[in-house]
Amino acid sequence: MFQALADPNRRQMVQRLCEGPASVSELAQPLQMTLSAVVQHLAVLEGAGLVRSQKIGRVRTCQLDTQALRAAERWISERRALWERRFDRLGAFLAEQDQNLKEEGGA
Amino acid sequence: MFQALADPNRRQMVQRLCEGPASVSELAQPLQMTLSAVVQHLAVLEGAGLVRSQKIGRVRTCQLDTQALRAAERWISERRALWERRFDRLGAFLAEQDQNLKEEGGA
DNA sequence: GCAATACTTAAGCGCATGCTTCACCAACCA
DNA sequence: TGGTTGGTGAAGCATGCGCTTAAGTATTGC
Repeated sequence: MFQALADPNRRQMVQRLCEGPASVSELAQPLQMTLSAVVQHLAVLEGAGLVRSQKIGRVRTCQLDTQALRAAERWISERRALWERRFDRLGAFLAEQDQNLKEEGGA
Repeated sequence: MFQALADPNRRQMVQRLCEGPASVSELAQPLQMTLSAVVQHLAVLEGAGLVRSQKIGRVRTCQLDTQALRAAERWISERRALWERRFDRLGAFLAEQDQNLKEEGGA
């Protein structure tokens, strides 16, 4: 999943697919590489569940599947929240300590 | 950034760091690999801006930096939103078409 | 039917990655 | 002071990844 998004060319393909479905050659057009290479990238994206595709006649049409994107987003946001919550608690703790010091100073 | 999160061992290190700062050997402990390897992974995470660390005495303490996580999260959610908006418009369009058909049928 | 189109598949190549070992240094502590 | 702990750096190796070429297959249009 993250592996699939790690490559800039694949991210560009995802970017393109955000704007709507595309055939393999449409995906290949802005990229400076063989159709073969594009197909291989596509296989990785499909493997990661990021893209679905179906072949009609001789043209394969691809589109984004947001399920996997959602999963990745969740993974990140969970971890970020976890850490930030900890950070907040630390802040609260420090503030409390600070308060205690002041009170001791006052007494 | 995604590259850095692509490796499961590095994700595990991030996971560990969510629960608070840790030394290099603490990070290494649950992983079945040399300290050397862990340091190398750490370098990647630091390179991606995911982790900051400082050395006090002979122990290096690492902690998460959520800035990069936030950036990754934003990248994903922007793309997801883009695609889902498109999807909604398509839904609206189809519904409208459907409505038009009904009206024509009624007229 | 024949050529062009739109992929598909397999083989191979070079470079990046992930890991190990080994040697080393800097703190800590008994 | 000398051994142990915690980390660093370089070298080397195996594997995986991204890409290309080349040959093949299935549709489509004339």
